[in-house]
Amino acid sequence: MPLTHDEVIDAAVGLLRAHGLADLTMRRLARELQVQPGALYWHVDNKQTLLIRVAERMLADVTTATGAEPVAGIRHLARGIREAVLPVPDGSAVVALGYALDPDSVPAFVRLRRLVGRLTDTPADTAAATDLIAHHVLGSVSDEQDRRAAGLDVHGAGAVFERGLDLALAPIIPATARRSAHGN
Amino acid sequence: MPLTHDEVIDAAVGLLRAHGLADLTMRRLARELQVQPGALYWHVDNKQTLLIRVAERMLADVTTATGAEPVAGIRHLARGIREAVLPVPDGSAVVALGYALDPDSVPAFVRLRRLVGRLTDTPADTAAATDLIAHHVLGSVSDEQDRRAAGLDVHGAGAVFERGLDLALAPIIPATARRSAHGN
DNA sequence: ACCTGAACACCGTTCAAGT
DNA sequence: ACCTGAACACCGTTCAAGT
Repeated sequence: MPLTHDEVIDAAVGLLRAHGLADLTMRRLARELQVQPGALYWHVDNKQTLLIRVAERMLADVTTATGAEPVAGIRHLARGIREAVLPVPDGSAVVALGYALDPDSVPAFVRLRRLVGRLTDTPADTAAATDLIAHHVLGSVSDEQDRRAAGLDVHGAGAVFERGLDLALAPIIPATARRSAHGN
Repeated sequence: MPLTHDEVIDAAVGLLRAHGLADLTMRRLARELQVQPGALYWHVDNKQTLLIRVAERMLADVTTATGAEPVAGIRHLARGIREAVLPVPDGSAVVALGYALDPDSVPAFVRLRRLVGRLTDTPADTAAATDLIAHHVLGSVSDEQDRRAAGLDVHGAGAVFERGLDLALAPIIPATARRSAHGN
């Protein structure tokens, strides 16, 4: 039975989870799948596009709180993305690349943009607010992963993440929801 | 005359400016300096710490608007960092690594934190607001650089940056300055 | 003190040739 | 259609030995 595209991506995600980006090499991936390195290029254009598919796969299981009010939905999604990316070494770098090159390829970010759109007045505001939240999530996860990889202290990172999320949400939270914003 | 640490860093910045991270290799750097690759390890521990020094050097000339009111000072610094990093391919990735591993090693970020501190009430708020602004700057520059490298459209990136900066500043701008916040 | 020479264990990508 | 074998042009890092 021949190798499939999905098996290649799954194995790549596994390698990233287990060892980080430095060990996610085309040669190592080929060894894992018991084929020659060149065989991968039948299923994948090159390493860059492989990484974009890996980013999609990493966030494929992030859920949306159905029927939720937008602010709570945004918080839920932001936390879901953080929790999906945090345990994968260098996951934030891979997802950030995917977000930059093709923001619409990752459903979780598409849903985030849609929710933000319900709180903003113009497309430009929607884009700016979505970007701010995405950069906060990916930036704080990146900081935490880089510090962890360097053996530095990461305690309190969760609280810092929540505070930053509050700040990023503040300008788009409707006045009526200002009081009970935290903790939902 | 023997090679100095500073010459190594300068050459590394030059290589990054000219060709990006993929071409900033220890071997290429050695060739540029007309020494053998091993010689670099007398002046630098390894490639990671070299990159942190490169990040410092990249932002060394970002100025602070002296005697300015905090909000205007923060805008000035954020724009200065963006303008210093944007023309250097993959500069945002290098600076983000430096910010994560040693936020105090880059004076521009130390000054940013100090200015933010004048608008926030607790150390936790200062840290969260500084991180949010830093992640916005580095995240939006990273998006723009990644898109440019992939040959995608980047027009309007400057306006998106300014809108995001407004949003990131909104929750810490004093009520007295709310009206005339934009454009200073 | 500072560097060379040479090695070690790797990379991503291409492509003729095989099945 | 899918993969092998082999090559090409590279990597980061170490370290004895030289000056």
